[in-house]
Amino acid sequence: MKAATELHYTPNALAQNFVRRRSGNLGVILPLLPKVHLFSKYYFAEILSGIGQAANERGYDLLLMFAGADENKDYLRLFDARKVDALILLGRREIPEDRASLTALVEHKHPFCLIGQRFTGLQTDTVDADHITGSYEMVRHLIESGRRRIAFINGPMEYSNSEDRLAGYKAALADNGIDYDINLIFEGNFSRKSGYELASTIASIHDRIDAVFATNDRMALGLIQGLNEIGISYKDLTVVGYDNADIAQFCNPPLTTVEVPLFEMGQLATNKLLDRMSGGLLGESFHEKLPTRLVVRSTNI
Amino acid sequence: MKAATELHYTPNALAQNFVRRRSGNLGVILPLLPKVHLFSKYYFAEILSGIGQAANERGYDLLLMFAGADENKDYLRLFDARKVDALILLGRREIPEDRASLTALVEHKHPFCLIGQRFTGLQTDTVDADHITGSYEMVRHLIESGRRRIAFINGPMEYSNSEDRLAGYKAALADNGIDYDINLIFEGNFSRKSGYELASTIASIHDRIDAVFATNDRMALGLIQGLNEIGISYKDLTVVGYDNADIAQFCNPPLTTVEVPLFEMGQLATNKLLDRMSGGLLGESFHEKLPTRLVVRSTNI
DNA sequence: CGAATTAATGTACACGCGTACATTTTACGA
DNA sequence: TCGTAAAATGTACGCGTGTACATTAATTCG
Repeated sequence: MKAATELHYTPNALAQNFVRRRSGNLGVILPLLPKVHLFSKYYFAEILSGIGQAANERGYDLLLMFAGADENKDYLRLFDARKVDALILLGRREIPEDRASLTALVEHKHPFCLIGQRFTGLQTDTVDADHITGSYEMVRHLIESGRRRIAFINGPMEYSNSEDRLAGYKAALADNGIDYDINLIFEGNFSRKSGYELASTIASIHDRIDAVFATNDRMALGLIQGLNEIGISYKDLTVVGYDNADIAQFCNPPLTTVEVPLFEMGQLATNKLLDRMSGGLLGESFHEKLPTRLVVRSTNI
Repeated sequence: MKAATELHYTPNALAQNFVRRRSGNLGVILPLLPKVHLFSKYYFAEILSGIGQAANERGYDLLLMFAGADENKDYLRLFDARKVDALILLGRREIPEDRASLTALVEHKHPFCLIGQRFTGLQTDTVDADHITGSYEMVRHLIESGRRRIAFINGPMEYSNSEDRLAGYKAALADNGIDYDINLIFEGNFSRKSGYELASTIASIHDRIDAVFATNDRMALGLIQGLNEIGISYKDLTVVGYDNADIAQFCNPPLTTVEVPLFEMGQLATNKLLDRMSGGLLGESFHEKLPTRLVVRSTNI
């Protein structure tokens, strides 16, 4: 050992990993970021930080990959080529390609974990926030502050998050004796623009609603801007969001929203995944749901 | 080849890299993200996307690392252990630790590239945006629209970007026959809070200035909010920012700012770095500066 | 003090690929 | 048809580590 330090010997990680038959890498799949408006970019930054911190603590390196067009479903290759020992996938959706590639991973029993998405029927590890409760509490908050007719701008149903938030919305209405009205349900694509474009529709039913619950902050902001241009101030119609993105606190008005523990989600996914790997892949797949937190900023009159 | 495909043979990347004596990994060093308020998080997301795209095209994988406390200066280890073939470093500053670790890299002739930071005296590859011109044009724009007494809120001087933006500011003043006044120069730390806290100071010289140029959008927004609480509306005092972060367009008022081609910076750094590596490490070190773009939103009266 | 047990040290080999070189087959012109 | 060059195929070895096993040294206990 003394000689080793004197000679500045550093083990060759390549050779180590080769003979150990493991890469020491935890793969992280991101959607192609440049065009991403679906999530706020800070969504990924936070989750990645959580993953990075946990992985580092356990001696794993992070191999970052963007789910491009080419290797779309070739997650299997990553394992076959021993490039990664496990995989964490972000931003997956309920579309045939994603489902197919994940099914293949399950069949080959490769360890991986989904963050923020659920595929029913697939035995996969998942980590998510409890969006049902998050949505429920937001709606309850609105109701408790006197609103009863609450429009709902959801994201694409390809995301299980959207299902969850709708479920929470419905449950809160039901628990407060308010009828669910399909005519108050709208769909955006999580972009600011989609919120903006719904402004005219919302304006047309303005007199029949007390509030609008947009399922992310960007859509909420777009809507507020669109309504503003039409002449409907935030003082006339409450709009709330979801995510507690950084823009939520700087905008005008500061947005009432739901905080999601993104950093912790990344951390938890990593730890659970690596735990189970060192434990010999035993045990059931896990489905963690972290609590959200209502952030009341200005659900004003 | 036919047999290979029939048997679903996939080369073992570990063995390949081992015998080739290269990892196939491009290391990317990020500052610890969770506590980062210095840059907007979208700064890193954009640059990372650019790096990822370019690296992928050339068959390199991205090894993501967060510059924690422990392995702070152990970038050398990454090369000795053959974990990376080259390194891209983000968010470095002019502090002894950073300078020391970079000096070591230079001495060992390891290929690496800095993005957004310059270390004078060190022969390193760098990619940055042309902040001198970016700052110059912003100030010229302010002057052309009638302002002459322009306060300047800079970031920490540990960042070469801060030097550059100050240089651009000074040059624009000089070219328009306006005296540089040290009393109009302030320093924040790129956080919204630091802008907010400067509000009272700015307010005290309110009658002696026509505009405030904050060198990032977050400080500008914090300042606007702080001024607002004091009773100084954005209609009374123009505030402009820098970066064109996404918050810049949603805030009230929409912020006049300077766009920085972050994605392209990541792309360029990667390509230049890998180019030179495949070319046998020949040639001088490169210092690329990409153009910025003035984004006029509401430099109102 | 010697045998038995335990610890320390030494040795050989395999991991799966690239590469250099040897061998065989094919192609081509005389 | 034969000889030579070119192409295809085959063979052996090394990359730097972990690991299993063999050997040697140190320790323990009767």
